[in-house]
Amino acid sequence: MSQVERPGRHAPTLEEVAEHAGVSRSTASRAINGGLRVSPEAQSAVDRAIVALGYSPNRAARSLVTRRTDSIALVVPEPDERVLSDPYFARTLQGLSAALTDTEIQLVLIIARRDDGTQRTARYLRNQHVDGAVVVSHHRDDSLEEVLAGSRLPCVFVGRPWQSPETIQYVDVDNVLGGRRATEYLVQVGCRRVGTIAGPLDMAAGVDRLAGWREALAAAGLPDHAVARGDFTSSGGAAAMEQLLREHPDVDGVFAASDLMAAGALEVLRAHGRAVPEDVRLIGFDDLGVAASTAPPLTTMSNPVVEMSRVAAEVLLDQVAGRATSHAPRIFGAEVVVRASA
Amino acid sequence: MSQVERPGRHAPTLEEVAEHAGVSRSTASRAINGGLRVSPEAQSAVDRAIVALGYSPNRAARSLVTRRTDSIALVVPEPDERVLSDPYFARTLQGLSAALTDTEIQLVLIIARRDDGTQRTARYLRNQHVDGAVVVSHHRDDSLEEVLAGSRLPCVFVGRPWQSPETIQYVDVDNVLGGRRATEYLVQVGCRRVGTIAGPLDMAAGVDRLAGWREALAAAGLPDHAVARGDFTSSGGAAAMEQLLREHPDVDGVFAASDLMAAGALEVLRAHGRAVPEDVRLIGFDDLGVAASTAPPLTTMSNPVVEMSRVAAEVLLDQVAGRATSHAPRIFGAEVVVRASA
DNA sequence: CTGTTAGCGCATTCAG
DNA sequence: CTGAATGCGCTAACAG
Repeated sequence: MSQVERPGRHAPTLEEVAEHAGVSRSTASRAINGGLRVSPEAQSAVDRAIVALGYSPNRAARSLVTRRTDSIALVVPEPDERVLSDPYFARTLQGLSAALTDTEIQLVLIIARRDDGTQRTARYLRNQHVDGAVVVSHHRDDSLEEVLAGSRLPCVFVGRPWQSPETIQYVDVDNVLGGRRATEYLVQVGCRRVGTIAGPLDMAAGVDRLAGWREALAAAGLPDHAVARGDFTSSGGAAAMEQLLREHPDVDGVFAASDLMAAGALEVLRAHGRAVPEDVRLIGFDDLGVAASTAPPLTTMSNPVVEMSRVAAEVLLDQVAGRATSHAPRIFGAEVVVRASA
Repeated sequence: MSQVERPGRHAPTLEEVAEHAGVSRSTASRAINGGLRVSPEAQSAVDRAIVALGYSPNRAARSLVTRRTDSIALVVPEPDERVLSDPYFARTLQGLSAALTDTEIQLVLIIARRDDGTQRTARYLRNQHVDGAVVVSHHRDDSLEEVLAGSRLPCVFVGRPWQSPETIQYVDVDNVLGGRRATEYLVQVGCRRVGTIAGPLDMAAGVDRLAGWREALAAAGLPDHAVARGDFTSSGGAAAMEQLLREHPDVDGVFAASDLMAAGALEVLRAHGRAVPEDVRLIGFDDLGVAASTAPPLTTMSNPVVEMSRVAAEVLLDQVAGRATSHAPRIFGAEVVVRASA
């Protein structure tokens, strides 16, 4: 009855469970790990002992012998608040968490400072501390690819790896196509002088969405000179919009590579007396909540981050388990979500 | 020179480091853990071996003997996107991460589903899997307090624990005072029919901010009937504002217990043709980014979440290390941040 | 199906 | 200051 642990007592051990169940350590161990080759009686005795004692296996001891840690890392290169407060990050967490919820696998968060932290992160990842890693918000120079390629650690990138997309498995949204579709939409609704607020060009999503914008304009025979670079933040988007208005005052449509940047741009447009969508049409990217809550709501591109990172986790778990997995990247589509801004 | 590990090789062990350095395991171990009672020669030989081999200690093995895991948990009760996408959460992460950056301590994220997850979380926390826990977004019925009280696990709450504020250590912003100051500000700038959009009343922050609002109105001799309850989300704030306008159409000031709710309320006010701040003055709570980017920007209460959670981590590390720590809660002040909305 | 045996890699007595 | 011995709690052969 009393499965209340007396305070101060140590956590119950397998030994104690076995004793309580009247079996040997090994039988108890087997009963706990799948119950293969264990008699029903032994199994239930062990099960009862576990409940009675409030037992849960010591992960350290288990790791030591299995050489697995039952934990995976989410690696986020970038120190500052930017990434963490981006809705993208929250959704990634949500997806990973969803994939892990039915497992015993823990999620370790590694926020890698750019300067000093690289070495520590590298060692940590190289030396068996986690069974695998999901990398998000990867930048060209964060050296995560080298680190992970050098190790034998299973890993999956959320977002295309910069240098080795053929050897490192990843999930991503089709950013080029997304950028193209967004821009095509602007053209289709009548824009002829279409600018873009690009994302950071040391991130794949930044360059790809920009490339998509260029593709669409080339196909439409329109000029692609009105480019300003942002950093995926709202204030970065605002600054970029200022620049765009200064250098290309006649712009009548803008594709912002993220909703956060679009939101910043929206404010600047309003401040300059440009009505959206009447004077300037604006389309964002991501549709992770902010797009719906601006005024006017932003037309944007859907980005299935939760689903994507859920898949990333599953692919990673497959790798960890040694299950054969198609090495092809998992690419998700992005659709135009029409709202008032364009 | 070549500290490049041959692929496929196992991670180097202490044994190998010792051999490479020409000392015994124990000496190598001492050299690694502080270098007490180790000759300079031995120390530097070990240091060199570590670099040469790319050694880093196996945490599982170390844990097994030290009975510490060098990891702490951030426990987030609540399944859905709400919490994760709240700027509050991002800042908490930032603060914890900052406090941990100079240590070898890892952060394990535990997103506790409300339904089934409680048991698992309880076992996990009870059985030595982490050295301590920080709890954020605690609700009255999530049973985290019982679980943690029952275990001997060091823990710190970010936000006052519901039942046992005397026995569970915590950090918090002074929510009652914050709510009062916010409301006093509204009164001071001329509001006479002041409503509030309260937070969830199963969270301490929800009830406390509401209490502060009542205090201020009582002191000013104003009625405190215009209450609508939200859930700290934007849409919840919008719904609450609708209710407020319906039940108290003459309201001329609103204290929203969070900026997200204030942002939702702002849209509803605009939709109803109420100018902010001309017709209705609006003040929020948190100032974590969203307040500055609404139109008009929100007057709000500062909330030093990053600092607070940094302190939470430090307090926790003190507990873990067995360092004596004043048991008193660490309470932070909240100041009015004046912007255009009030 | 079960119990016995042997480490996993490390920190830590305890002798020297 | 150093090294040899011990055991943390667990899983994985192996022999019954």
